[in-house]
Amino acid sequence: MRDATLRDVAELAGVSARTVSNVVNGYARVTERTREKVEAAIQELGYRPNVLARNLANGRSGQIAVVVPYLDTPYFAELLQAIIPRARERGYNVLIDQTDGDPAHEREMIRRGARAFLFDGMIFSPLGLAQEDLVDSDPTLPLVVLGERSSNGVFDHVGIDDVEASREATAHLINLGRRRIAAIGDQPYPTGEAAQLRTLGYRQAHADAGLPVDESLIIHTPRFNRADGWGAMRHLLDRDDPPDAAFCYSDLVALGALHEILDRGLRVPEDIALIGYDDIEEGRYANPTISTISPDKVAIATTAVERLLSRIGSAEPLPGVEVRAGHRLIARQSTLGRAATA
Amino acid sequence: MRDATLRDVAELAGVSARTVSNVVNGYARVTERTREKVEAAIQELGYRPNVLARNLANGRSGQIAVVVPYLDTPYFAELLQAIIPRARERGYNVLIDQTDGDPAHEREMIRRGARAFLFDGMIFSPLGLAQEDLVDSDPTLPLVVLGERSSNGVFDHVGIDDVEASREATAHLINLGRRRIAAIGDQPYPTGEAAQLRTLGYRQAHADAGLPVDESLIIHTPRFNRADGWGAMRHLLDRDDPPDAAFCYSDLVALGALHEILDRGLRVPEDIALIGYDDIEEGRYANPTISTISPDKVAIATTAVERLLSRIGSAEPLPGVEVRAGHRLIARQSTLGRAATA
DNA sequence: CCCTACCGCTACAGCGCTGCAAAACAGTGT
DNA sequence: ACACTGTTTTGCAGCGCTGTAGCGGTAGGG
Repeated sequence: MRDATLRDVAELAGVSARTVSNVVNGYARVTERTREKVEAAIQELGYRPNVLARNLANGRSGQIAVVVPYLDTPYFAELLQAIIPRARERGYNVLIDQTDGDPAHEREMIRRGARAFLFDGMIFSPLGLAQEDLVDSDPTLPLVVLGERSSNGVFDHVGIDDVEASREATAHLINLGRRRIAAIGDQPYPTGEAAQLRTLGYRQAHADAGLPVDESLIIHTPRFNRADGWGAMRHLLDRDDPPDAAFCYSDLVALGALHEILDRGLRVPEDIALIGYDDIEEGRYANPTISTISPDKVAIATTAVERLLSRIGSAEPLPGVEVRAGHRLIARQSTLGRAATA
Repeated sequence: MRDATLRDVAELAGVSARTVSNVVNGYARVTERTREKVEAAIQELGYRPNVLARNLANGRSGQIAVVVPYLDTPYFAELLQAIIPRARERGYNVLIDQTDGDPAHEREMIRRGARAFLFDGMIFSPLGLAQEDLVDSDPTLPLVVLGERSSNGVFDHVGIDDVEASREATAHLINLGRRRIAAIGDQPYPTGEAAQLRTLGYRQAHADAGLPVDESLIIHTPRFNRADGWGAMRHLLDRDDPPDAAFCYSDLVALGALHEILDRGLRVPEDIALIGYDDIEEGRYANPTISTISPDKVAIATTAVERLLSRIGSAEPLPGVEVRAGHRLIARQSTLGRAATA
């Protein structure tokens, strides 16, 4: 049987369709009596508003897109898990899209190509596109970009202070007496902005301590995943002068590196100390547990949703804002040793 | 400026709106000449079809919902990653929803409550609802349920043969000479169907080998995550007669258990062998690497999408089908030892 | 040379809802 | 009884698209 429409309900309740709409939306003033009649009719017919029609009528889709490179990267999965309920609270559905870091796909998304009108705004974590590519975005698309970037004044950025966080992570290793500290994850090309900020922090920490940086210890990796960390550490351990610590640009990199270190019968942190970045749950269960930089994911998610919704709600385009969420260093076994946590 | 509409394009091209629609959709026969005129007009105006209006007009949303308990559980993240591209190929967007295993939320989703009309069908991985609760689902909702369940003939199920896979996992441990094998993850209540099938396989393997089952080694856990595995293993190791192996109902459980075992200075697999379930990437990087049952996730994703779309496409309700995807046992260090993989 | 067939295109209605403006109603004061 | 105010309810138009029926025109068959 056909689904009941507003008009069906109106007829049964003996009122106009508009009044039913008012009841459904809690709009305007409706007499208690009328409301009851309408609600009874809704019950009886099992009426459910047609979201599609509503969306068309008021020109909004009630959906926001969250675009990330990979869904199975724990950091993004955890972030999404925080974003979804916040969007839902505010009456929005979340449309998730994974780009695999493909620049073409990312570009298509920020231009809203075929999916125009399907979402009212977008939270975007770029991977294949550099800062400068983002200017191609559909200017009418409310956009919040995740990750620290130099502000271009057009859309919002939400991220933690990557340079400072990286400086702290590296300083932590230096304070433990390490002197040959590898940096795993640098990406010296346009799309590697996040990585470059971390390298900058790494250098700052060395400068602060008056230590030189051994450039050969800065390892480039295409991504921030386990395989990259594993490969980088293989490379480092094959050298005559292996490092005594590593600052890894993600926890996954650290976990990959850890795997290789233990495989060779070396000990963490005795032989090599490790610190990661992201504070994913996996790092809390690794053996040893992984020290890390913990970004305030809930704050990032909340802020991103808030900023996006205020952009969507605003008639005039708002100026781009740079938001810094908090972070903290969590020292675990991979730097402090097992004894310290027993 | 207002977005260009079909009518605007029609006017500029000097044809009817319907013709523009035909060009856009590749429908019907259109003269080369007309097509070119229309395409030029589309270019000039930067016209993009309004998906909302299209959806309303033809009564389909072009979206499917994928409902999982947790987005940050690697198994689901990996599965989603496989589902999304397959749906996209077929022209569908994926709307992801996480329920936290909340029965009320799950019930609301299968009844399509407020989000009716927003998706044309649903792939559902239930956690808080038992098989019998699924009959409450909106009968007009094309539904594919993930995980093996007894067929009720109404909707499709896609999953692997849990009993057989569990039997194989347990038999693997038995063949290695283990005799006190714990089973971690049983859930002896209505919503624990998947867990119960695994327990059944565990028992079968024992029966096949003519071995008795020590009921006290079957450990119940509320979920299948790291904390559960960790807690269960704590409990087991505090006993006077700890096990010499454990069949864990998920890789996360195995990783949690592993953490506790290593924390106590015991060795895996020498003291306790471990096998998990799901084959998540994390297990391939753990130390030691985790033996596991590897479900064919790509097959599950592909089949689920295929079945769902054929349900959506069909005028008549199709009978529910039970689909078994493949699985295989992958033996790694946590059962074979490190030497075997060197 | 007429009749049918088919092609390319068009006009109109309608998907189910909401914005808007005006109508109906109720209550108050004169 | 009547104008006046404020509240509740209504009707209509329209969001941008597609389904359906049908238009005129050219082509082929008898």
